[in-house]
Amino acid sequence: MHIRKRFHKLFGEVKNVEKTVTIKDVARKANVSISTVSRVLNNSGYTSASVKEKVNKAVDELKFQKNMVATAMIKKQTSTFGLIIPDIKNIFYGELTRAIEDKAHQHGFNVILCNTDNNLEKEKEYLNFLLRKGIDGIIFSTPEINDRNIREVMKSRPDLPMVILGSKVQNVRLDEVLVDNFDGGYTATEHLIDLGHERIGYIGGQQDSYATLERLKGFKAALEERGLPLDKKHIKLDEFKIHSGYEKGKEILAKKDRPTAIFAGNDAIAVGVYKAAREVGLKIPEDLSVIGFDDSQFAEIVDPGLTTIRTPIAEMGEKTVELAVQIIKENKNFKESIMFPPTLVERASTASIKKVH
Amino acid sequence: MHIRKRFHKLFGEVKNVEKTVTIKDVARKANVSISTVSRVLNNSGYTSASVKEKVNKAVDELKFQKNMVATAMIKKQTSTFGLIIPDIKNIFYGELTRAIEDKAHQHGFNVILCNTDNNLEKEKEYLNFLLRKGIDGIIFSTPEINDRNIREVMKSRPDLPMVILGSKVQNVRLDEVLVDNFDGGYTATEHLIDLGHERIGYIGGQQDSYATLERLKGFKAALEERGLPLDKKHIKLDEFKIHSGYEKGKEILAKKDRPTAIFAGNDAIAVGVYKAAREVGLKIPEDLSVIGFDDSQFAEIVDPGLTTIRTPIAEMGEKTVELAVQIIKENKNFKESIMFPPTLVERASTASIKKVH
DNA sequence: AAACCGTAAGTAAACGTTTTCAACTAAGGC
DNA sequence: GCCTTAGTTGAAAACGTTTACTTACGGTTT
Repeated sequence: MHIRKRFHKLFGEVKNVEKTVTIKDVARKANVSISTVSRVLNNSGYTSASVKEKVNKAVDELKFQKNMVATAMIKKQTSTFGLIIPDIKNIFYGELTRAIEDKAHQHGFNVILCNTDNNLEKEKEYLNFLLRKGIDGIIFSTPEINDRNIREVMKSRPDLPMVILGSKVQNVRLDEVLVDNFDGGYTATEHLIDLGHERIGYIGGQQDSYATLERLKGFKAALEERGLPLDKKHIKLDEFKIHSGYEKGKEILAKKDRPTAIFAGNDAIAVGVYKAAREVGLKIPEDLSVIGFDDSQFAEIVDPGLTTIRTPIAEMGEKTVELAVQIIKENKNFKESIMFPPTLVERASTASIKKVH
Repeated sequence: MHIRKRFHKLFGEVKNVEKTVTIKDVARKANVSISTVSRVLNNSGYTSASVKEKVNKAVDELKFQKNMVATAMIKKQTSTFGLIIPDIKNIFYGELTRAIEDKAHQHGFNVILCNTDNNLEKEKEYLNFLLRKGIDGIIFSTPEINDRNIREVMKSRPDLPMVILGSKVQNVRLDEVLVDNFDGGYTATEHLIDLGHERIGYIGGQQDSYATLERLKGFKAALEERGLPLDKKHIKLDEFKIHSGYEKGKEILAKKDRPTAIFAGNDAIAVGVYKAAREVGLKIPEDLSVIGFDDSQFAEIVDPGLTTIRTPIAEMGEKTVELAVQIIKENKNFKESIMFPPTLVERASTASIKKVH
């Protein structure tokens, strides 16, 4: 001790070798065996009060922190989830990720973020990494309806907790949490019909996306139920992006018998439609009603405020994590499908057709 | 082998015990020692071509994947970064995080996401976790100018690669990558002055944020240089959020001698100002010019398009990771400060003062 | 008094790699 | 023919924990 001080004084900044303190150091200091230390640390097994105290004192004095890598090695648990999404820049995934990370943190898990851009090769790379790192579970939030990687992982690691968020994957039975996309599509369309619109367009995302398809089904069902014709040229699928809404919006709105209302597959697409409408000289909602999906931050920012179908993003993210945690703790897979109801949020982008004199 | 097949046939779905295949299995199959397997896996040391082949064959056949936890245990490297940000929901951090994660992935690193909400206690929790998990480096992107946690980590783990992104921390010498906030503030203000504005407001973020302060300095410097008076009641600091822009915007715009232009501390604040202006009945840019900061997605979405100071978010994120990787690989800390230049992006939210009536 | 039990604590194996060390071979130089 | 050396491999230790097993002790129960 004394010597060390002198040493420091003499050389000033000594190269800080600073051996990380391990359970062995604690054991030595507390004058017990390492198994005893481990026992009080995890309070498992029998430990006397006196020993407990000694050990805790040593822990405090040495500022000992358990090395989780070593723990992971033997327990085969890393308290880490992998989160696989297309792109965190996308505001929808931002909100989702935040909810997931928060809930995971509450349960003592960290999350490793993976952006795949819907690229299956990239997804596979990430998956390999995650698996080799011994993550405790994977949360998929990929729109892709036909993800062979997921099936592969299920085969090679049938034990690994996985839950799918916001989508379904074909031929796969897994825990999943979803919005009722059909219902959302139906509600959105019904809302427009109730306002008197008869020519309604739909601009959706990727055509191999579960959400796109289900929302479209809801759209069609509503039209049919109300006896309105389905005009295929007013239905466009592209991507869940602003740009797509803009491009497809312009296409649709350029036509002579343009729709008087557009159901956008999500809020980003709706934002693109706003831009297209502006360019074509159409006023929202007077000349064109627009309804979105998700109720993301975009919906409030835009002027006029976007009427949209609210997806309970945060709730879904939280539920997903809770499911994953439960699967881990109870060590069994429920293969549940949890469906959240969407709700209509009326702002200022939809109006009665009557306004169009 | 035969027996096993029978077994499977008899019982169909046998409980899949599926011992994960280890280097030992490979060694047994290839008829060599585990050290040899390790050598060909990492191709280190001497290995004959024939043995190499045998081992690789065994690896393929068994579909062996190295367990990274075990590797981490002995190498003390996890190929993982911790990323500490206030909130991934915030679109700015979404863009930043994407760039960081991409670059990290390119270099073979994963990133653990941590949302702190600028809460130092929460940050500390995350830090503890990360440290115990043996992450290879930490990227901080917290606005807080006075982060005691960072200082603490530097003390306890002087060897740990850390870089600060987008901010500076008092009394700390660390690698950092920044935008030139002063220059950005100056440029924004100058732009407004050039358009003929003489009464200009500033709505900034947290007052203990480096960005807020520097941008304000630039603002003041520009005013002074051009001989314009500084009106304190037109300067408001709150948070880098839409809501703050709205609230403070309303306060400022309610006044009789309201400014004819507002420099918003970031794009989110600008969006709030838009809303405030709308409520007060001011048209942008005819009645009020607004300039933002960041050039995030918001800037394009909003109508009219937001003139703003572009922060090269992606480039900064990438550079940060490259710096971190370099520090790890070369095992030395550069303590560099890398400054990126911001640029003015003109859209439609700023106009010459002459346009007013 | 023998057998049993609950409590307490230590010894050593285990987790799956990497790496040091030692052992051995074959080839080349003298 | 001996020494050196480069090439090749295996045994075993190490990384920092957890845990199964063992030992020990004092007190009950029979």
